[in-house]
Amino acid sequence: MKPDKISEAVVRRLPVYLRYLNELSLSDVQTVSSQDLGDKLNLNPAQIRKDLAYFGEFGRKGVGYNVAYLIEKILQILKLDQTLGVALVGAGNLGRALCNYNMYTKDNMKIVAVFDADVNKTGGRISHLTVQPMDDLKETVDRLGITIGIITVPAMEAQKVADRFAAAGIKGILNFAPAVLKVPAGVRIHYADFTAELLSLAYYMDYEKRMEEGKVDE
Amino acid sequence: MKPDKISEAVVRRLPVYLRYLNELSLSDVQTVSSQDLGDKLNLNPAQIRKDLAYFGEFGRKGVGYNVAYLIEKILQILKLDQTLGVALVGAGNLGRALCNYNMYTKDNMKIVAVFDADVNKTGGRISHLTVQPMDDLKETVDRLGITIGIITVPAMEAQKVADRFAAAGIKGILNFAPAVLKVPAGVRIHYADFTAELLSLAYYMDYEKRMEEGKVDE
DNA sequence: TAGATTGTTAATCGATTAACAATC
DNA sequence: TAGATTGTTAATCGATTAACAATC
Repeated sequence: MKPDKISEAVVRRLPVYLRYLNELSLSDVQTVSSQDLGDKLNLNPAQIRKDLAYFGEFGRKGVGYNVAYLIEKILQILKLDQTLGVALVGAGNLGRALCNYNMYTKDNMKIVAVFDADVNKTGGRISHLTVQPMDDLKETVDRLGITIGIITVPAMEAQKVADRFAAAGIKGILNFAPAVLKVPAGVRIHYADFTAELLSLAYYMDYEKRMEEGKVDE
Repeated sequence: MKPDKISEAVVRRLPVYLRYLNELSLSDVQTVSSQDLGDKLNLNPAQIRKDLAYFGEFGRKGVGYNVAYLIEKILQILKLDQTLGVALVGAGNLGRALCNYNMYTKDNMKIVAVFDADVNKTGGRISHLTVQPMDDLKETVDRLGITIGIITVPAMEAQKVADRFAAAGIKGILNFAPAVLKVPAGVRIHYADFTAELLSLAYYMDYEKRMEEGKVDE
């Protein structure tokens, strides 16, 4: 295998593989099998092999995958062999938390600029960054070569920020606001929709009881 | 339709419907069609009708769905017609942000207890809550009838917290830590894995360029 | 060599979408 | 009545899993 369009599900699993591989690497584990990975990540080993095989032949039959080599390859696939700069808009509690979070991880993505529409917040410091006014967005994005934006403003403001991002040439957006957004073609949007995750969890509470009721219905 | 097991994908969309319906309700919109919903939420109208039809016949042919009635029904389905108490473990930046976030929304879920293993944090206040030591977890969960837990500790500690939650009788977990966790049968775990969402976004940067390269390969 | 494990094809499973009769 | 829109079946599409030859 090699060409074909890669499905989103596959791409979304790659960072999960990467994360565990990095752990293994820190423990000086040299080699890992799809079985090991599957056990640890609650995934089917065949799925893991298939995911990786979309991008090349990274393993050795009878042996498994070399941890360091696989890390390198996944970083290449994700275009994370270079550090990517990220802009964040919304210097509220969540935005601040993400900026600080950011500083402790030495990941290949880094928040390098923070913006807020509120003049009471601009000029303030978050971690080692200064909160900039929205009017500086495009100039800063251009200057720093930023391609990814994070939205941590209230739902009401989120679409406006997405529009500003798109206008500034941002190509990928991670939206934390609880709202579905429209973006132009060529811009990709992912959702970190934890309120939806939380509310949907409620459905499964008292699952056994619900099943009993279900039986009564039939 | 009515029985059948409901797929996770369907359940995860219900809060998204709910959120937009609440917006419509605030704007005094009485009725909405699956077409309207689909346009707004970037979903196929047939999918929305099918999702809702799993749970009953909520619409009127030729008319659409009554907004207030549909809200009521979805709240019932999600068991959110009563307020659910949530426990949060990890009083760091992210945990604090979620607690504060919490206070402004009048959702049917509420963080009612915060815990941390760090004695320097216990006793401190977050919003109107006092950070409790982990040893109080089970007692508080029992006393307040908490069924859902949020994990906002570092990845290294996350499995331990999940174990504590399960032992305390928590039935649903939302994990923000970048790690895959094991939970016993009967406990449901959802992931708010924004680092994975962010890293996977990188794959799509320079998509056009990548496609060109793909063409050269063939 | 025997045992382990990949890469890959084929089979299965599940989810999305199209289409349309029913009906408001 | 004519137009709109649901609920639902059938068709399509896509993703996961099983199975196994190849081979380290």
